Amino acid sequence: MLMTSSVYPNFKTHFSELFAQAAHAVAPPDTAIRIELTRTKQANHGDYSCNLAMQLAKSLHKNPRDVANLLIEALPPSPHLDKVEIAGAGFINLFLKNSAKQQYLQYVLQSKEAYGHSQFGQGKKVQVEFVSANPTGPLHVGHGRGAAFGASLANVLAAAGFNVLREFYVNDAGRQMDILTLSTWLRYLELNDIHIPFPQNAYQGEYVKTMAQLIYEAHAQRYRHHPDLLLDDLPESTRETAINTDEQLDKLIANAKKILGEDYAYIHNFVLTEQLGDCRNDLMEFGVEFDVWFSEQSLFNNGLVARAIELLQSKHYLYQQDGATWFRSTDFGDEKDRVVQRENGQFTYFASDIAYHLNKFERGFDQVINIWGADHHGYIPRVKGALQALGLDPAKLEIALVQFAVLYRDGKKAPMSTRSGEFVTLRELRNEVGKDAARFFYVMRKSDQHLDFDLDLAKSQSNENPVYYVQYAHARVCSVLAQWDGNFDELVQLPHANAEELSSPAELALLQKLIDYPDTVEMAAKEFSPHIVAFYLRELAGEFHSYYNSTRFLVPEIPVQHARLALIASIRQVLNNGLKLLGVSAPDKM
RNA sequence: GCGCCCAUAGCUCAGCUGGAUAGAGUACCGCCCUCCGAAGGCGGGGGUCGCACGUUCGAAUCGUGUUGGGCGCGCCA
Repeated sequence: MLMTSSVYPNFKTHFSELFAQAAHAVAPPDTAIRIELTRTKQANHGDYSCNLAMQLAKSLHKNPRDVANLLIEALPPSPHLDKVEIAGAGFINLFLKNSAKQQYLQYVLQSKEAYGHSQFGQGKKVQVEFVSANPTGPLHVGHGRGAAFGASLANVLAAAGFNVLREFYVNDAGRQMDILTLSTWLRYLELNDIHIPFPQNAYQGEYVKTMAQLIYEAHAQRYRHHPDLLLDDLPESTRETAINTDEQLDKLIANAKKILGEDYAYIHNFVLTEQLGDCRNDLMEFGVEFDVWFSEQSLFNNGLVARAIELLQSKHYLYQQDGATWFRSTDFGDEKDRVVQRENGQFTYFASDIAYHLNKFERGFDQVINIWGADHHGYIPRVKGALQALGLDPAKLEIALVQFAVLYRDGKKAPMSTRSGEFVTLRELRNEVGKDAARFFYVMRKSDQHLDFDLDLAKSQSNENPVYYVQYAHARVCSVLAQWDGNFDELVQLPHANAEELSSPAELALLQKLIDYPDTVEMAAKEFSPHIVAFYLRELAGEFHSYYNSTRFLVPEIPVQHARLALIASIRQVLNNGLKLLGVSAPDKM
């Protein structure tokens, strides 16, 4: 048995090579040749089509159909080809032998989970950084889309032969964490009967009170302090009216740090651990896991921020103005220069981001992929600019933008506003529609397209729901195979002998669909578009359902029966593999 | 005002490295369970691919302009 389970012929690649040879024979050596093979839409156009003749017609000063004839004459023979035809303006249409399609069943059944994997990525090291939400509250449905997209993309890249590292960047250093710490402490003080008006621009959510309660239960009054100390240096009015300016909130934070001393770090650490744990747990239940949780604070602790800034300094890309330190990002096409160190000495988020990206590049990835919300697109030029300034190649950084998701319930927009604390969390969404529907709906759309998320549709256990449609196809195959009393291992060996029984148009189309799967995964990886896999699965499920309704599988003639069972078992395998890439389960029963 | 993204069937969207008659789901209408799961299938109507020019053998796809919508233009993250 010489065959390796994950090796199977790729017809597209195979024919491309043949056409390349033919082109060299027909065209002058210096002709620019781009071999393009497409799957045809109509059966009478064959299985694959090539437009090379039309491309070459002009430079060869011949009409396309004549060029096509020359190309066909020069085309080396292929054992997989039944016939070649010229059609239309000069398309060369290729017809596969039925046996070429039929033999694919054994590749699918023997490769199992590995079917669809390819060497496209050549083992290149790729980092995918996604979600990276501030650990200052629950993930909401916007993060959910980034999570679903990032996880699916990472899976698709891995299947296409990339060496993928999944990373979450933890913003544990910034002002937002201080605000959360302060918010929690204020709620804690309330539990100790110390009341000052809760700042409007602090975190309002119930989860803050929950954390305060936990601290109170564990440490009682240990962190209780007199309100006068807290409001020191703040206007008299703040005793009666809630703070709503950034300056006053910062003052409050500074006071809290002064009063609490080392205890501040405890509360800070407590809320961080709580939120991060909650986030990790939430994502795990969503089927999203990370290899690395990268701490922003560590960039400061390890001196990386200082080093990055010094590096820019030494290359003269920094200057002082108005007491702040600026990076000359306009040198690299940005709209304006950007502050890296504020007047008050604090580094900006951008500063640690420069250090983070420097670190990413020093880790030696062939490609670094950031998945951001589309509202951050204005941030791209400065980050790429910083990389260039550091002497790094910005082309290695790919930024995939994910547009917002808008929830619809009863045909109306569900209200969402982060600040007021009125937002739908990812957890609520999962509880309402389930993990599978949420994952599938999130990646059903192109990522750079706004997503209208129909909650009622996602919840409905009916034929309208595309998730169930695909899963149902899988369950149906399982059901048939469960009623068959044969040995599955035999089935895996048999189709080679019996596959010629599969010769109806529906069966040949299904076989071709299975053959298309590895190309589909490769395309999804190349285009950073997992939605391609979702569409493919719906089409495959559709063709299967149609086949199911037209053909009986458990027929008395054993060769026919086995051939058909091998076909639907292969379909099941591909459905399973594809759903897995999207983080959706493939149930045996529903 | 400047920059980025988007506009395709009533609705939600594929298709976009230029290719053959522009597709799917949904909604609407009509059929199919003595038969492996009807959460399924079959059939039908439904289009100026926002608009206008341009590039070419060929444009939903590329370019320019224009209209309409989203987002971004902080010493926030």
